[in-house]
This record gives sequence, C-alpha cells and structure tokens, in this order.
Amino acid sequence: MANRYEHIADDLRRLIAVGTWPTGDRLPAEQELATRYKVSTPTLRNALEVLQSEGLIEKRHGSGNFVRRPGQRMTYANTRFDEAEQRSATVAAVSVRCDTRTVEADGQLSLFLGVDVGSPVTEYVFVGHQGTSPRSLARIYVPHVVARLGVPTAIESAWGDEVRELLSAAGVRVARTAERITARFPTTTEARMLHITSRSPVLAVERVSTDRAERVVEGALLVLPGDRTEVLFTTGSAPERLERSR
Amino acid sequence: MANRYEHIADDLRRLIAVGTWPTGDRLPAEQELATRYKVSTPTLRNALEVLQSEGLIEKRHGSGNFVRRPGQRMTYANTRFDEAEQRSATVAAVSVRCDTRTVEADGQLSLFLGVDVGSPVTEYVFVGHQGTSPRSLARIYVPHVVARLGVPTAIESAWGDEVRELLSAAGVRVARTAERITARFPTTTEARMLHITSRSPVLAVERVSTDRAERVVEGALLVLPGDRTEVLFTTGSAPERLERSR
DNA sequence: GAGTGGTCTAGACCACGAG
DNA sequence: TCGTGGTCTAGACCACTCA
Repeated sequence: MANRYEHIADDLRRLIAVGTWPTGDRLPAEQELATRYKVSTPTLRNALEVLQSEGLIEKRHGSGNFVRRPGQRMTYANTRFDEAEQRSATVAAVSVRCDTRTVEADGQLSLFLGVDVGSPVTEYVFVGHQGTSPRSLARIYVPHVVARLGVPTAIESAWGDEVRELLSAAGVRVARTAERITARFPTTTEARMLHITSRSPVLAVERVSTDRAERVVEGALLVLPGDRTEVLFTTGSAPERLERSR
Repeated sequence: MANRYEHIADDLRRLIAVGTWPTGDRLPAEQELATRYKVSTPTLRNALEVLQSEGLIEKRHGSGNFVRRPGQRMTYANTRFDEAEQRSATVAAVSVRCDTRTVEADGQLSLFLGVDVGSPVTEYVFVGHQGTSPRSLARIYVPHVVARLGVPTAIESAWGDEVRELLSAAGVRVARTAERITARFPTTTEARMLHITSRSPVLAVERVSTDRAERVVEGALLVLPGDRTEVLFTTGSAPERLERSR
C-alpha cells in the first residue's frame, strides 16, 4: 500500500471503532494529528476526507472534526413502507424550503425533458435544511405543456413529492419512473447551495416520470451529500411483519 | 466563488464542451495547464479530479488526461427491459472473473446477513474487466444455512446475477430485495482492486435479498467507480414500444 | 483574540507508459 | 530514456467559530 494517507485513514478508522474518541467528540486538531503521524497537513487532510465520505466524521470549519453518530442518514426511497419510522427518525428533523418559478428550457433541460428549446417549464427548487445547514437539493421540472401547477403547500418531503401529488391532482397519470444514480463531485453551484466543498462526493439522482405515451411529465435533479444521505430501493412484496399487521 | 480550482474546472468544462480538444484527445500536460492558469500543480489537479468524477476526462498515469466519449457508462439496473441494447453497448465489452470460497462471518458480515458470527458463508468475488483494467467489484455472500451452491459457469453479468440463478435453481425463493446506495471514497482494498485512487468517488450498493420469512438468502456488496458507472432503477409498466412489440 | 479548518504555493521525488 | 501523472513536503495565509 503506497499512499501515506490511506495508512492514516485506516489507523484513524480503527481508533474511532475502538472508541478512542466517543461519538460526538472532537478529534485532535489537524496540526496535532499531522505532527503525530509525521506528515504535512494536506496529506493528513486527505485521510480525513476519506473518513468524512464514509460518514464517520463531520468537519466543522473553525470548530474541529467530530465523530458522527453512525446510521444518521437521510434516506431517499422509492417506497414508503416504513414511513412512520422514517419520518420520526430523520425527516421530522428536516425543514424544507421551496421556490417556484417559470423558466425557458435551455439545451440541456430540453434534452432532459424531451421538450423544445425555449418552451416554458415550471421549476421547483427544494432545499432541505437540518438545523442551519442545507442537506439536500432537489430541482423539479414540469413542462407547461403537461400542466401548469400551483405552488405546493405544507411541504414535508425534501424530494419534491408534493409536486407529484399536484400532478396527480391535475389528472396527470405517471406510468413509469426511471431513476438514474451517479456518484460525482458537486458542481460549483451545488457546492455553494449545499455548503459543502466541491471535493466531497455527492449522490446525483436524475428522475424522469413519463405517462403511457412516454411523454415526460416530470423531471427531477436531486443532489445529496454523500456522507449523510443514502438511496434505498426496495422491490418485491412487503415484509411479513407489515402483512401481519394489516 | 472562492476556490481557484472551481474556476479552472468550470473553464476546462467549457473548453471541452466547445470542442477545443475532441473526444479521445489528450489535454495539455498538467504542468503546462498549471502554468497557463498560474496555479500550482495540486490546485490544477483538484480541478481535473472534478472533471474526472463527472466522466468528462480519463486520467492515464504516464500517458496524460484524455477527453472521454460521453455516455459510455456501465449500467447496474433493477430491470432487464432493454437487455439486448445494454449487452451490445456495454456489457459485451466487459469480461468478468469470479472467485469462490468459503469464509466464516465476522462481526460486520454477520450483521449484514443476519447470521451468527463464525457461521460459514460462501463468498463470490466478481471483478468486471474492460480491456486490461478492472471496472467493477461485486462481493456476494450466501450463508450455508440457506444453501450450498456450486461455482457459477458461463459468467455474463458483472453484478453476480448467476448466483441468484443458482439460488433459484436450488429452490430458494426471493420475496424481497432491498438495495442501499451511497457515494463515498473507496477503501484501501477496493481502490487497489479497481486500480483507482482512494480519492475518486464510487457508488456503493448494498443489496440484501430475503425470503418470505425475512431471512437473508443473499447479500451483495457492489463497488462501482463513479466516473464510469451508473445505477438505473425503473418502476412502473414497460414502455409502450415494448408493449406494442408483444 | 485564540484556535480551528480551508486553500494554496513552489517546488521535490516517485511510478508509469511508450518509444 | 523521457515525458507523463501521483504523491508529498513545509510552510503561508485566509475564513470561520467561540469565548
């Protein structure tokens, strides 16, 4: 194993696992760790970025690096099996803001939605906040050709579910939803909106909903910080415990 | 916008988009680009890593940085709608190797599969290669309690579909499959097996298949390089063009 | 204001690939 | 062998947080 910072990451991972620094505690300062491991600061920071991407630590500019509680992730799911559990665990702590406006489709957006360049589209921008810091970004597009929807009220979902409810209420039926997921670094805009550096991985979800005629009725671009989010897809029947409780 | 390398990434993205360097061409050397942008090499390399994570360029150690053909990604999908297209486009170019062995579940694995620590489990390691370089890593686990399967033959899938076929042939019925997807940096082992640096984002897929009694019959850990892979989930009815062709 | 992380410099040296 | 990318150094300076 050649890389110095991989060695350090492995060692720090082990130290966290054995409880050297309990959950919520601050790690020693980066300078001190660098001295301890006899490396320069950029090298040590590479190691910390790896741990951050695994959700093991949380970096707080000006305060320090803190051990995160495991399993505290926001979940984007295709089903709502355990809606009650989910809400109480994570989504309840998230407040969502939504801005609505009409835009004209540029080249990229027209390709994504399958509409003409320049045609009007309603854009919804959902930003999920946990405390003061943004945690999710969802941009949702509905062509005016499909429907001219109003502004969603009583927003609970950070993924724009309300727009789909509005669509449904307007009589638009979704026949098929395709979700394409990639891992990458955020663009400049995304990094600024999510208050993360552009060197921390994000999950990018492109969701396209079509009707029976294969016309795109809704397109969504979701950007989720990799260290505190997960995507969950469940296929097949509901678990037995739920079937029993019916 | 504060970061120097974000500016550079934006500018290079634009230059690639307008065709300054055609697909397959080499970019100027990092030293020359650093001189041109009046930054140090680490700063310029940060910009290039962002472009790499978007699949825009491919880094070849010793050769240079090359403009990649867009849309050339391996696809991990939950459906096999367009199996024919997929195979010819991507999977056909991928050769897959599989190693099989029996391991005893350690703490992490026992938690993942819901079996006792130390209980025997069959491990399949699938490595997908494109040319000489590895492109995908799939580790699949089947507890001996569930079934003792043989070695798969005629491997075509890089995602271990053959193991699921063996399971099915052994009479084990999957009632439900849950797939959990996160974005992170690879671990040391994963980076070594995939021939990538541990600073390039990967998609991590944890797949758990259970039977009607909620017993885990198969667990899979997939690691996919973020710059050349995508996960595709489709829900709802098949598209009309396929329905018509029936 | 003291301490922390965030970014960047101007190099050095190593590892890889192709001729 | 030579040009390329990969890693690392030993600092500097700025931005943020909190007392």
